[in-house]
Amino acid sequence: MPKPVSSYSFHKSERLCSKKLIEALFGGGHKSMSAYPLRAVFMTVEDAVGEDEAPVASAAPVPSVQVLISVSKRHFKHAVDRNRVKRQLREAYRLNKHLLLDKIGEGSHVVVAFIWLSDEHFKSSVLHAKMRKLLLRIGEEH
RNA sequence: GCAGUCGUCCGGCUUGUCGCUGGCCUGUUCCGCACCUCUGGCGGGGAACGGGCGAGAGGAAAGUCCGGGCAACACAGGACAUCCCGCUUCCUAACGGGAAGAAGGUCGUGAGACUUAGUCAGUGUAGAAGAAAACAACCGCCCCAGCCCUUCCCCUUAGGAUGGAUCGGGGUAAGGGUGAGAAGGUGAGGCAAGAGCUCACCAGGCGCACGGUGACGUGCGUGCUGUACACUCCGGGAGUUGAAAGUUCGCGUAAACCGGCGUUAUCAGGGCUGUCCGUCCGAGCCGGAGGGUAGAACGAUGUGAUACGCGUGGCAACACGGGUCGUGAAGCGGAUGGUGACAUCCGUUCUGGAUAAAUGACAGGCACUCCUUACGCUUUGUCUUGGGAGUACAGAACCCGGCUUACAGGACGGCUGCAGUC
RNA sequence: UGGGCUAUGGUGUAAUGGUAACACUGCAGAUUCUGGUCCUGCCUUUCCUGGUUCGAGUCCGGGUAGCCCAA
Repeated sequence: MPKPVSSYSFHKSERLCSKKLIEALFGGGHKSMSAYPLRAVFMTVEDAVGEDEAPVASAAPVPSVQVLISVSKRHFKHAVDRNRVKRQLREAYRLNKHLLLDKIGEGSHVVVAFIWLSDEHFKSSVLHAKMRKLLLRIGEEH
């Protein structure tokens, strides 16, 4: 089911949109770690293939990692600045996600939320390094 | 040339690699359906993963300050309340918007900028200061009468004259240190003392005539005249909510439990905001505790770019309108009303736009602005080459018209001031 | 995104358009042998900026910051 590692695409299905999953992630049972200016909150979910997924299993395979990116209005007042940071983070994840995908086994997937902590902008090269560090650690601990 | 002012417009371009959103075309695999037929063929549909093509933020997308479209509130209406607007004319679907204009004030040498307002009929209020905030009273001034005193006339009394004190009656919008404001201001006459009481000039109001569509202006007449605010009055206008509106599909408890009101009625409750009336709906409604769901679609985004000349507006930059040719591209095209969002109808077709929220990330080049130790010179420059730094304000969330606020840099035209040359 | 509200000493709150008030805290002084209590005094550009007004914390524009509500 996992796609080839060489793909750098980032589809809608890889984004975390389900309200239930988001509430479960922040409600409890999560682990977190931070590499300033980032903080990652993540959780492993067992795939419920057995019961209700069976009739439509062929329709929508769930990717092994789903990601949420959050930049609070408290850190950047203007929408332009928030969009800038989100785009940087999205690119950082997109180009480095294979580091995590290689570590995920069959039958479960990982839900991650990246939360921005700083009040200032960073260079993209710095963010790429931090993202790589976080993804490797998540791969070890999930 | 420098500085300024008003108006209008623009607000980066490009290459490479990797991506995002949705559209069209297409390939592979899988799914289920219909038909012909029977290990298959074929048609349209769905899902996953690919390929190709072209598209994808603003002048303010922002603030949410006005106005409109759109949607819901079953549906007529009336009275009162409440709220908004307020120089004139025009533009406009509408507006607290715009254009032109009139009167006053402030700032600027100037071009210009900013700003004010219906009423003057009525009612109320005006801290502190001040005699008093317009009713009156007080100090002061003046007149009249009484009584007392002084001096003079007189032989004396009485009486008369002059001056003073006091009490009583009256006249006093001049004067009384204040104050934003003191009976419109200044001057003269007049008076017992004073006063638009009278006169001249000035400011304003009212009436008439003339000019102007009008705000107003000019002339004549008229003694009509304190300031500010609120209420009142006059004219015009406003139903409320706000796309998380609303419509549809799906999932799920539950025709469950407790309390109150009501059940064909002078009737609980509800309905276009507040109150009242009227009218309509009406068999359920309100509260409590506990529980279920919290997904999807529609609403919702299409109406071209460029070039050319034409018309209208403008001094112009430019804007708007409909038209034509060529090129690229192709789902919209036409009619009526509207600037437009939109509404109605016809034909043809299914269309760009997300929803934890796309329109990008990284690297290079160009352009522009600023800085500069360096380089070059028939030219010594606001020059050339090189190096460095910077490139604003800011991101659609139903749509449209305005306003306000933010903004690196640039373009065009009108006008003003200063300096210089002829 | 769409609605709505607030801003006053360090903190919590008052204030008809007319001298910005009260309580607590802090600091200084006085009292005491010393400390506390008590007493006296001090600490404010009423968020910023224009306007209306003789006069604005209050009324009216425009900004800034913070908060609340609506699946």
